[in-house]
This record gives sequence, C-alpha cells and structure tokens, in this order.
Amino acid sequence: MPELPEVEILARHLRPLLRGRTIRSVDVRRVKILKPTSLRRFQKVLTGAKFTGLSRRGKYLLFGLEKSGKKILLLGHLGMTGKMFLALRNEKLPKHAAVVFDFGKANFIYEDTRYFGRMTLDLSAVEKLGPEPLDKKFSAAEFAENLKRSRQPIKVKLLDQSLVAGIGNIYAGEALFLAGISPRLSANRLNLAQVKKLHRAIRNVLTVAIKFGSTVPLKFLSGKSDGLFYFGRAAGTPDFYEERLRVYDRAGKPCANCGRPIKRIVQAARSTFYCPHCQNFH
DNA sequence: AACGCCGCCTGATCGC
DNA sequence: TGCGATCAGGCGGCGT
Repeated sequence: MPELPEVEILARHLRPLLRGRTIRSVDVRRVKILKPTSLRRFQKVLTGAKFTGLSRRGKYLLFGLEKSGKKILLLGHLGMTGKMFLALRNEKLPKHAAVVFDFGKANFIYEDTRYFGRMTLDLSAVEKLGPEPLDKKFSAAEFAENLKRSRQPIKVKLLDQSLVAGIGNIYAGEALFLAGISPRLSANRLNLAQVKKLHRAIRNVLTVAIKFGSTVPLKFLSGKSDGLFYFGRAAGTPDFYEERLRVYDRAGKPCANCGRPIKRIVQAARSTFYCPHCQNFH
C-alpha cells in the first residue's frame, strides 16, 4: 500500500517524464475514480492541457497543468493498488486501466486493480489534510495538542490524515516501534516525552524510507517495466526499505531489538505488528 | 465533534 | 479438482 515515501518516489520519477507533455485525448475507462468530477468536465478541462509540474501532499499527487494560459490542478491518489506510468502507445493496456492520457507516441496510464484510488479535479480532500510530517510546520507541540483530544489507540489515530498527512499502516507501525510506544496506548495517554519521541520517529522513518527507495519498489507503483521510461535503481536491488522494516508483516519473527517474537493484532479492521516487550503500555 | 461502522472493489486464500 | 465464501484495506459518507 503506497504511503508518503512511495508517493514521493513516484512523484520524483514522473515529474521529468511528464513535464512539457500535452494531453491529446482523455480516455476514462472507469468513471467512478473521477468522483466527484464529471466525465464531461474532466475531459473538457484536460484535453489539450500541458503538464507543467508535479508535487506531493500526504499520499496525494498534485499534477500541475496549463491550458491557454490557465493553470489547472489535477489530484491523484493510488488507493491500495494504484499505479501510474508511461507506456508506448502500441503496448496493450492493463486490465484495470482507469484513465489513459494520450501524449502521441506514449500514453500516461493510471491503472488501479481495486479502483480505490482517485484522479479528480476536486481538491477538497487535500484541504482536509493535516501537516506534512517532513515540513517544519509539523511541530511536536501541535502534534501533542491534537493527540490530547483523542481516545483512540495511537496506532489508529496515526492513520487519521487530518492529524498528520501521509502515514499509512506500515509506517505507523514502524514509527511506534522506533519510539518504543505500544500501538494500543490511547492517544491522549502519551506523555510529552513520548509525543516528542514519536514525532521524531515519524520523521526519521519517512526520511529513511524515501532515502532507501520506499517499501514498495518503483516497478510496482509505475507499471511493469516502464519500457524505455524506466528510471532509477534497478528493480530487485537489495536496498529497498522493505528489507529494513522492523515490525511490519513480521508476526512470529524475532524483534530486532530483543529477539522476542513480533505480535500481530487487529485494530480498526487493520493489522498491527509490534513487539509487546519493547513497546510497553506506559 | 470524536468515533465507529459500512460500502466500495478485486484477487488471493480458505474450506469443503 | 473446482468453486463459492471470506478476507484485506484507504477513505468518504453517515449516524450517534
């Protein structure tokens, strides 16, 4: 599941590939993912528009475009299974291609097996996001203030995108392990020292994940081979962040710190992995 | 207004 | 062996 680091890696990959490309036509193969933008408006606004920039906010991609001097913002989200990539026009479209932008000799494809993602002109989702965790504006003081108002388990609260943007199931668990905090502890029960530790751990985990190429290899975020557009580190190289995960998907395996088995529990219908010994309740 | 629960989707896995 | 049932999971919407 793509989280902040994965989306950041993808944004860096796509930015130079998209810049200057003009959309000749827009093929929407699954209208649902445009919601709440209508198919008619989506096609009308984007046909003839030129990509000018690409940034990231939380787990969202913000595509900047321009058309007859007018600026357009297009929002993308990968959901659970989304991928975005360029492919030659004569290549066969993937089974679950949702949106295809025609660039001429190449296509820009957004495909999404489960269709949980989005490609839309509606920006309201981004306006509701909390601070960027790697931004200076993400302060421990404000973080502490917001945690005080919640009685949810801290792991569940970290998934709330209005608290901090971009954290998902994997990095929530990793940050809590690094901070030595139990995922089951109520958000409002963290003391100031723990909040500061967690604040630091979040930034650390995300920064290192980006540096090491994120948990999900780029090839899974941007299509199979990406053909001649393939970039960066070769798929399968041993330095993907996945191999550095301390707790995620490691149930029964030894804790990197104490050697005792990592435990799996379910919180808010999602898997949580943690070390009951190193992450105590206080 | 914080919070829990449902629905959206498909593919992988499970049980018989 | 084959097939239906179950599960996973980010997030918006809705009811309390």
